[in-house]
Amino acid sequence: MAVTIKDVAALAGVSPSTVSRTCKNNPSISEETKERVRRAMAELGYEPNFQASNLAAQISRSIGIILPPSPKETYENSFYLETIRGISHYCNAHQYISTIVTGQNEEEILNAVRSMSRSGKVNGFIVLYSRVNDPVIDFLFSEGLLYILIGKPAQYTNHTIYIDNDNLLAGQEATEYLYALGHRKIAYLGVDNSLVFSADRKTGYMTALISHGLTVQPEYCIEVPAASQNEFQELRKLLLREERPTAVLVSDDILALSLERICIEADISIPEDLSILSFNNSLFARLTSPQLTSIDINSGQLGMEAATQMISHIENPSLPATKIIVPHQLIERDSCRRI
Amino acid sequence: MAVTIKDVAALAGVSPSTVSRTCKNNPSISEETKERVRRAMAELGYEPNFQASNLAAQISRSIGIILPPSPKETYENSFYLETIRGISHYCNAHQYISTIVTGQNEEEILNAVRSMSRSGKVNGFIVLYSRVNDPVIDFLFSEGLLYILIGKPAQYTNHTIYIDNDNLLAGQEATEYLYALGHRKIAYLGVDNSLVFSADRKTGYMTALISHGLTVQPEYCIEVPAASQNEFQELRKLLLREERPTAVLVSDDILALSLERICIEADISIPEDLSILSFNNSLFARLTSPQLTSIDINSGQLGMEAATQMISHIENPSLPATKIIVPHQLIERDSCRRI
DNA sequence: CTGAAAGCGCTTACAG
DNA sequence: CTGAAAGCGCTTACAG
Repeated sequence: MAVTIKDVAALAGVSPSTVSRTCKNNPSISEETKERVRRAMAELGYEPNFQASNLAAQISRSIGIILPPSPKETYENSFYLETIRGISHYCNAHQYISTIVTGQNEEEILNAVRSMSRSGKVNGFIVLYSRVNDPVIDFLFSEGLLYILIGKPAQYTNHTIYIDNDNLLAGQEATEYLYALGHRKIAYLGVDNSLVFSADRKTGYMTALISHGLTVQPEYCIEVPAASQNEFQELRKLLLREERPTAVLVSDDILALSLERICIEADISIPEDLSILSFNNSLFARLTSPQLTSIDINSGQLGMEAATQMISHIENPSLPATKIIVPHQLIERDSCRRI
Repeated sequence: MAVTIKDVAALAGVSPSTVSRTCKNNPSISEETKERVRRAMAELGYEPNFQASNLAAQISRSIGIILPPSPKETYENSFYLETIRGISHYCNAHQYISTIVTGQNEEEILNAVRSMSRSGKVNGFIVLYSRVNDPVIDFLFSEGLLYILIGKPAQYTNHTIYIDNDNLLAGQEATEYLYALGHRKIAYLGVDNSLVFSADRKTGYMTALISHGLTVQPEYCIEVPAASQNEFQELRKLLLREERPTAVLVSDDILALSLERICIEADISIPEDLSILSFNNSLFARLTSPQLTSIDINSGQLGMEAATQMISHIENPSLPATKIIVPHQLIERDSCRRI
């Protein structure tokens, strides 16, 4: 077996209690004793047993990460892995564990969540998406479980800890950027509006238009649910209209790729005939030709902040529900032109 | 507090031992008793405490997932998240936990691995990549830790449990496919050859050429390390040569996107002037124009099989080192033409 | 400043 | 077929 607290205690000539207290740097232990214990720990390569420590302290030091229940496509978005890396990195450094909860549908997710909380596998959940009417959130909330949202809550807002970008502002700034380049006919292309981030970016877009006295035309706001990524009829129609837009704000890089493809097919060149500005600044913004101007949302930091909040709330349950906004920045490339 | 084994025992009128045995469906307990205990468990919504159960059984029921230590780019490949989902899904269903080990460099990874195994946080590691001379593998092996490789081992092959596609065969079949379409000038474009999967696909490619009496030309085999994805000089030169290839086999879809971009810039049209066949069949194979013919490698299944193997090896350490090959399939789209 | 002891919620050899 | 008891490796009130 591995080395235990007793081995260390024996070598340092103290009791197990003293070793345990030294590990948590308890101020009631004298520096000399601590030093002696630390030497013994180093010599033996001791690390406290995770399960035993957790059981005694009545904590699990584990966090569940909930992915959206959905078809394969969604996960192609590198946002998820970047966020997960942010969470994992912070957890690794703080002696916590994080585990991914995934399933084909809400039923599976719900079962996993229920089982994980009942068995004490996990002390809280980080939810990697936010959409309206989400049964997973309803369940977490109604069971009184600790959860943190990445994205803006669609419900229980005031009681929810969440980490988000200011998507409203980002949408507004993006639109302003296009406006400043001389564009007046600006369209918005987004995924499913039940996803809060896309709805927010769109609201920012509309706010900016209105503030410049432009009218928001319904035909200029197109929604493409992830499921039907093959049907872009409405979008094609828009691009072939007499009054077609000179610029499109797109809710993410992957969708922008689809838009580019349609443009190529329709012989519309970018940025000469159409400017494109998108979100996420993933690798794909750099792989297209021309490279996309895109808004970086710092996914890794979103994850890291979420983990930070989670750990403080686990260790200090009386903390109030914090809201954290992670900054975004516009990365200029070659897909927008001045007109 | 949550409901414990004692609560269930009291309600069912048995001892805690009996409840515990019922949970594991121990055959020595009579069916009638089991039934009674099960009713009590259901009534109370009991699930065994994960930490306590693990501590008593001297197991952690947790698996570490090791991501390659590297710059951001790598993770844009949806292969990783798909594989992680496969692992997680299986773990969720089998009362195991999986946690991601990540770091900026090998040093960080090694520290995390060391800490996790010493503290008993984790019973084994699944390594999501395989490259030559990997210090992480060296460490795992020399410490005698349980690990499973996704990909073909570059060392300790005979002692390693691994899950892989038959990348050699896949590379060969892909080349055969192009050959059958009439192509004779076929190039190979791959990432860093120290990554085993890419080297294997290339070997398959060469094998196929040779079997048809074609010579393998060094200028036709181009290697683009991930770090320098902006420098495609060699590739550009190849595409502009008199004797330029009519088809390129590419080690993954993301790299194929770059190739497409270069072709657009060089006014080479696909598939008229150049056929492209790539690997992974990610979403991006469908987002390009034309859509890419690509070889699906079933990443989710790779993960699932890895988790399956891991759990059986944890629960039965005397099992021999299994090797599992997950099938691939070629998905025909529009990027290859007959000449 | 330090230690002995009880307890966290299970599992499992042992006894019957 | 079932139970009492010891033990997994820690933590932490309590006592000194």
